[in-house]
Amino acid sequence: MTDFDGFFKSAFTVDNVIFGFDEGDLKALLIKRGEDPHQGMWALPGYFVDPQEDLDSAAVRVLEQLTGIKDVFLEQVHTFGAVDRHPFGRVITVAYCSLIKISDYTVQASSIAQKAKWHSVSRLKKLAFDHSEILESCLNRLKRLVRTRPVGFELLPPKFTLTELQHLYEAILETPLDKRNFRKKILSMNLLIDLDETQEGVAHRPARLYEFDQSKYEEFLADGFSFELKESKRKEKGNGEALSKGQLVKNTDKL
Amino acid sequence: MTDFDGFFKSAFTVDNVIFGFDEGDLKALLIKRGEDPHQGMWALPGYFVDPQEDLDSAAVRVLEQLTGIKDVFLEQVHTFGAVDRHPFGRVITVAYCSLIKISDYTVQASSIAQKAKWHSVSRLKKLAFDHSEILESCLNRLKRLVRTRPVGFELLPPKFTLTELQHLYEAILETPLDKRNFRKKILSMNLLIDLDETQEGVAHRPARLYEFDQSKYEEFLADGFSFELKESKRKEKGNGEALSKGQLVKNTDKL
DNA sequence: CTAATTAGTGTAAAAAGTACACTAGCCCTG
DNA sequence: CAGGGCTAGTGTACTTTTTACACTAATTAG
Repeated sequence: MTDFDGFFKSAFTVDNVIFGFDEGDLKALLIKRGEDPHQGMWALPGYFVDPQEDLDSAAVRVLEQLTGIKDVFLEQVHTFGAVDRHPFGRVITVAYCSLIKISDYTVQASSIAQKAKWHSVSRLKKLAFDHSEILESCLNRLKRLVRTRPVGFELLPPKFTLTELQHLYEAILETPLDKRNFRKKILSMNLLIDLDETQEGVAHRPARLYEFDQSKYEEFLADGFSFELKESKRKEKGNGEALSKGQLVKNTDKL
Repeated sequence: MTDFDGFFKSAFTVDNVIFGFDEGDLKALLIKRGEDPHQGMWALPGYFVDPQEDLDSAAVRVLEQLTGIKDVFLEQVHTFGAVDRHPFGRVITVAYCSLIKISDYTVQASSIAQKAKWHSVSRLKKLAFDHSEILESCLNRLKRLVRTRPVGFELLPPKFTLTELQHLYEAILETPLDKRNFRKKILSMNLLIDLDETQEGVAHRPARLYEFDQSKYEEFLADGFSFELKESKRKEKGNGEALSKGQLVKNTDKL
């Protein structure tokens, strides 16, 4: 080792942005910090990486310790390292992101998390540290992803209606989509299994229920398929169905 | 600060993957390390981040110190943090990537770089640390990028022919493209300025020279436009033009 | 002048994207 | 039990984009 070897007292953390979808809203799982700095503020579930721990494993461990959520697939998104982002010293943080079905998990705060709760992404206050920025960067990534892959299924309960799926896409993309074109595209991908069941207890015509075909999805990815969501190019016209715009577009897009 | 505060003696580095294009080949800029660990091995130009330095600035500084290359736009790609990736201790590294015109820069090794040299990406040996893995992840990203944005212009000299541009795309994507469709697409994007000049000193019909229209490119990005490259779906047929496949595809793909 | 070499060009058929409006089925109420 | 309210569900014609494909043009070298 040379004289100045670049090592100094510093730390790495991981921060997780966990997206879910519920009540027509895109949500993110946040904890209320029970520890300084920023005690009492809402923050992403994140914590220090141990000296003998890989980043990816740390993300998984920290998420479970703080929120009780385990067995999720976390994907690295970006690393944030502004000099003053942590008041106690030099800390760089690696942001991870995941999409989960809210109904599949019970959130249980522990460790430094006083509470753990789902928050609507569309109305978030300022978070601890630079976590607002981190969340936003994950959200942008999700928007990109959702146009490229049939990503939404991870966020819905096992059985869902096409309208729910459409609402999910609309919530993520913040744009209305055309019902008929959306259905046409989604169904043409053959990723859905029609369960031949219908909703119960709704005060209107009940919708058919579908489930996501995991094995077809894997084929889809293996084939290098992707699809794209496009917004309509047409100008607003203010009548009839004109509010429902946008298409789901599947491309054969081999690498 | 709590008792265990997560801080320990550790380090962050940045590693830069600088792509260029020359002699029909995609190249990456590497340094020969003049310092342990891995002295004498080829490596990405990377070094320690100073305690009072942002990650992005560190990437820029380190690149200049090691190779003399400055004023490049570096984009963060991924962070690598395997526990044993550095023999001297816990070091996580943030990988940055850039595309430059080789002819615009003079490479000048200094600091711990014994040499700095462009290497063909297609025939690389094992690099120091986990740098092979890092380079590969940047290459994958480049492949994705090149389908989504007219990215290649950064890699070519100011004046270039359409055939050179096509070769660049073919080199990055490792797939042949159809000449007529490629030209049609590229020209329809209106990102090229026809210089009304032709090549000189070539032993065949000289090609027209084009330059990249920077202002149109900025419009393009602002409009959220993107384009996509697709490979042909057809089966090999072994006759005539059948070798030239693939298309350049422009989409209006507003977010 | 001829051969060699790369540049440059168009079209027709197929696939995908887009806009758009009405009927069907269930519950609730009076 | 009829009618209103609500969401589900469906098809078509038009436009745009993608795709496959083969020959002529311009230059240099010999």
